[in-house]
Amino acid sequence: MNTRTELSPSAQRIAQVAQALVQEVGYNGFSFEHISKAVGMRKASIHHHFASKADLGVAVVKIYTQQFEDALQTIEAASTTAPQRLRAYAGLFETTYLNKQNLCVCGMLGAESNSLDEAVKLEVQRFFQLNLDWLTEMIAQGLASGTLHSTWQAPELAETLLSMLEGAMLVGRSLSKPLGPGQAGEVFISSWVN
Amino acid sequence: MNTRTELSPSAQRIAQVAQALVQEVGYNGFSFEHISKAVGMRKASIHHHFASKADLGVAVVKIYTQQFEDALQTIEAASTTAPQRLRAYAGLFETTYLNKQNLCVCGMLGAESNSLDEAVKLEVQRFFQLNLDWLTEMIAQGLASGTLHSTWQAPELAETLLSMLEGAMLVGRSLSKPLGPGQAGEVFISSWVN
DNA sequence: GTCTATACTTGGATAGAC
DNA sequence: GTCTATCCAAGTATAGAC
Repeated sequence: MNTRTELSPSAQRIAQVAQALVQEVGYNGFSFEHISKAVGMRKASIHHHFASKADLGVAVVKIYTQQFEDALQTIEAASTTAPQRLRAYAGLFETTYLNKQNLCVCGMLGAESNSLDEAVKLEVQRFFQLNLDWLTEMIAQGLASGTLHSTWQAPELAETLLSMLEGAMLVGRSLSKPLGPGQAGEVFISSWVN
Repeated sequence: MNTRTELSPSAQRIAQVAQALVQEVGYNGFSFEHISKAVGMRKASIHHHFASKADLGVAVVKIYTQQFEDALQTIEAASTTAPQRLRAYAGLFETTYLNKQNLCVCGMLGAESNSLDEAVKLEVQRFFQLNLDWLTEMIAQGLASGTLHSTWQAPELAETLLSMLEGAMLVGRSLSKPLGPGQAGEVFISSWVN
């Protein structure tokens, strides 16, 4: 059941624009008016597709999470060792970041967490849990098979890596020559390879 | 020249409340009305002390940065080795985080960077540069004196560490049992001690 | 320095025609 | 599905009395 295919073409465009706005200025930083201008539709029409801003927010995160799940599957299919997979994972964030220094949708919403409607907040939590579960499994496999070495356990390494990737995007916005999540991730990951 | 002592008592209270609100809900998440209720003063009175929201934002970041500079000096005075100092540095973030899972003021504003007035944005940049410069110096000393070991250079390690601390606070808001910046920092720092 | 009152704008949302 | 028109609340900001 893919969220994207359930939405009409117009709804998809609206959600796409909303996602970009979340990544650029945050949930509290955009309005229906911004979306209206970007998609060339009146505010009332936006409301026809998404009754409330919270509904739109939920849709954005659901689509984003779905895309991430797809990407994780692609990574698993394309590579076999933990180091390869973790670097490809960091690459997902790097790709996002290279596009106008965009933040991760859920990095931004996670920061704004306390001012979000409960339904949106829950979707953000789901995104993070999903990522942590996947990372933990990949890292655990690497530690077990000997492609990774650390005195720490997989869950701690997973959360630390995810935190660093999210943080690198955020910090990078205020630096003239930021490392970016790809490089920052490499600094961390390389310490447990070999 | 301390920013705090230049402000009247009322202005200080306003800035204090504004800082807490930035850390809780972000710059775009609070209004003069919220501050008004918290300090028991009318909106017009807030404007008397800070003509615009941007002025208030700038003041908040300046005070916060000043407090951070003081804390860094305290750390240098209280400890001598790089590992000790880095752990104390991570402790600053942990302390903030333990108070209602508050974010770093500049972590939040860094995320919202694209919707901030230029003056506020510049202060946020200054905060990060100041932190990176200090971290880089401490790490460089540790690498030179042999209390730290890494194949990476001090600037990369500094930015990666800062990113991780900021990210851990952000990600932690969406988890039921987050590591927090203190633990996450330890996972990273410990890999270059000994 | 603080207040009341008020402008002016924007934001989220709805009604009803086409 | 999209539009115009409109409502109401909230947000930033200012004028002027006390």
